[in-house]
Amino acid sequence: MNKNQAFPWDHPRFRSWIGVARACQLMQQAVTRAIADLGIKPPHLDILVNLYRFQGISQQELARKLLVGRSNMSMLLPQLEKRGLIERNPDAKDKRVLRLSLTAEGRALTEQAMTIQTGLIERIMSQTPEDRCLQVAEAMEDIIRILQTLETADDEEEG
Amino acid sequence: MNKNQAFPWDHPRFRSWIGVARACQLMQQAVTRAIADLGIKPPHLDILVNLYRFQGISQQELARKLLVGRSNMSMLLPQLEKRGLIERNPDAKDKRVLRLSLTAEGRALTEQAMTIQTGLIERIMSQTPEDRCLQVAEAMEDIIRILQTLETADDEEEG
DNA sequence: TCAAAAATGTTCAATGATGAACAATAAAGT
DNA sequence: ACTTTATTGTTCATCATTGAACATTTTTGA
Repeated sequence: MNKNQAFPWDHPRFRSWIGVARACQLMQQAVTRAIADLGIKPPHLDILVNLYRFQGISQQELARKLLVGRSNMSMLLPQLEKRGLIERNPDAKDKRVLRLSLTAEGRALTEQAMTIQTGLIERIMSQTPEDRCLQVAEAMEDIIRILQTLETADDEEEG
Repeated sequence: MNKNQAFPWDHPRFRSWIGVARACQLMQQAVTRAIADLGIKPPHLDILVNLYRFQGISQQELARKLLVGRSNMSMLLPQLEKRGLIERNPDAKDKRVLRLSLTAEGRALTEQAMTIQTGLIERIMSQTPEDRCLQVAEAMEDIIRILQTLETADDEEEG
């Protein structure tokens, strides 16, 4: 009678996913504590790292990379600008867009933060051999692909 | 000269973890959309599922399972109580604690929501063979263990 | 050329999450 | 017994995030 695995938490896939979610939640909290001394939180870190990597990106593009709404960027970026960590310059061709870049100070802070973050990631994955990490990465890519098709499927339903 | 893998995003472990984080974020959004019709959001779902599984749990215990603060429960639980989904009854022995339980309505709603959630999880992991899921689960357990020791290490530093 | 549609960034109200401070109760130490 | 310490839940101010409505600008297409 228990063949149907009546409860979700008896499903192996369910338990796997719960593990992923818990790990993420704990990691988020650990990162929050680890970078608190720098005066930033995970959302700021995500922004800074992306600006470090993709200089001159627009707010829209940044929001897409971070999987958040444009309005979120409109709230956070002015804070970082006032702190002198980033700059927002109007695009030459398109008067709607603002091009984002790190200041020297912002770049220095970002490098410190990335060092901390990378150290933390290496630490939590130190028990996981490299090939296992690759397998996890592949599994996540599959999941991400499916979730993205789900997303666009929802969009089409509306239209 | 590139032997040191100067940038975080060149580290395989870093990329693996970014994948995990992205998958979680997308899944969170997908679940939000999927259960919106039921009038609840992921935080409520997490509460309801835990009450479904652990009847008579206290607010403190629930907060610990969800990895959130007590104050968060103090904000959310009264909402669910007013909607008639849960009950909060004083403990007989300890006048401080409130014992939580689902109402019949809450139980019915939770079952609907769990069906949706389980379906979504099965869907996103459908491309991942079961043994691969197990490997992911093991990797996450290792990570969770390390993060929890980190947590307690922080506590001890304070004391 | 000109009107309609789309894209970009902003504002605003609502909501979830947090940590600190607090009151009530229980447990421990003396 | 009694003082101190810990635990449980609440309140409050703060902040990140969201989605809708909006103004400006660009692109489409008739």
